[in-house]
Amino acid sequence: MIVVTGPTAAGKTALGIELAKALGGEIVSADSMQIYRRMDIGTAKPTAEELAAAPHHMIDVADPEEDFSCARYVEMASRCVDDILARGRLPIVVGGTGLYIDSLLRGRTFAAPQDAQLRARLSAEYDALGGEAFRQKLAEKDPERAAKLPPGDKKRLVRALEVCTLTGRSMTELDAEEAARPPRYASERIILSSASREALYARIDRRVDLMMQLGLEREVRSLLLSGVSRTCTAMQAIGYKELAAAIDGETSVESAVDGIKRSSRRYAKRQLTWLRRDAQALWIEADAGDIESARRISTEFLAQRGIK
RNA sequence: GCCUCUGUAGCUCAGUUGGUAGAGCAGCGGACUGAAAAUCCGCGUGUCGUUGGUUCGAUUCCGACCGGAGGCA
Repeated sequence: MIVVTGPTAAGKTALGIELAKALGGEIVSADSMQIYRRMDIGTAKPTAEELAAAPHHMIDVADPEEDFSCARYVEMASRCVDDILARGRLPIVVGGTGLYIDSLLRGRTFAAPQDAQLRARLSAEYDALGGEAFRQKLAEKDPERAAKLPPGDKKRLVRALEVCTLTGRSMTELDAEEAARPPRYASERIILSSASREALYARIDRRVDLMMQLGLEREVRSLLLSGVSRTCTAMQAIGYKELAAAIDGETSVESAVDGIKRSSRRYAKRQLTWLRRDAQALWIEADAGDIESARRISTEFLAQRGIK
């Protein structure tokens, strides 16, 4: 299968659709926020026309209040991929959530389901003990993992201890087993980036302004009005958390917009850090928005690899 | 034209009683295993406006010049 990824605002959606049309493919979204219904503008979800241009999967598959997870993504998305392959079509994974893509390709199995109660207990324990003491506690059960994590990384420390408690085995052990298994899907990966950081950032700024014009504030307000809590995962999305704060009167809308741009830039930077370690992928540094040449470079690259 | 204030990091500013400088924001690099648009770790990136002088040594003191703000005409 094909993967189209890259930092936010690089043009992945458009390139994915071009490739789907050219190669008879179907798009499997790999975006941790486009899975939520009613979050359209801020997640830059494909428009109605774009959705009509090629079959799309893994978009609008959860409600904003729902707890989603990487594990659920892998489960659902691999079913989509298998189905597409069974019909003799080409799956094209398009999205910017690196963990989802890696996990899907690898067919990662996850050790133990989340346990909300246990997690709440461990989280409280972390707060009470402090990071260093909590890490010591993890070190008794999984010294390697504890050594790798800084005391401040509460989320991962809690999860590591959660896995030990639930499975009786250490994350280090489980990871080793995972790494020994071959990947589930072979793929050609295309990373769509930008000619320069500056150009990418300018594109991000423009896109945020456009989202505001399209009514992002209204979208966030209507989510809040319908009872979606500001604390749920979906509301941590860039654009939503900042505007929710403005709607609640904590900041002005203007400073929320500045915050959205800043968060998006940092997000793009983190995505690039994640993507840089994929040495086999085709990097396309197109001028922001030059989808036509990105399409040409991609199809040539894929043709060389026997995908037409 | 004259007078006063001002010029230090991308921005806003601190500071050095003379020993080449540091905060916030912005930025950069990295990690990433069931929240990942999340979470975490690390890094000052500098012709201290220019140019002379004094000095062992000037970003700091003095002069001139250039830019900015205000005042008086």
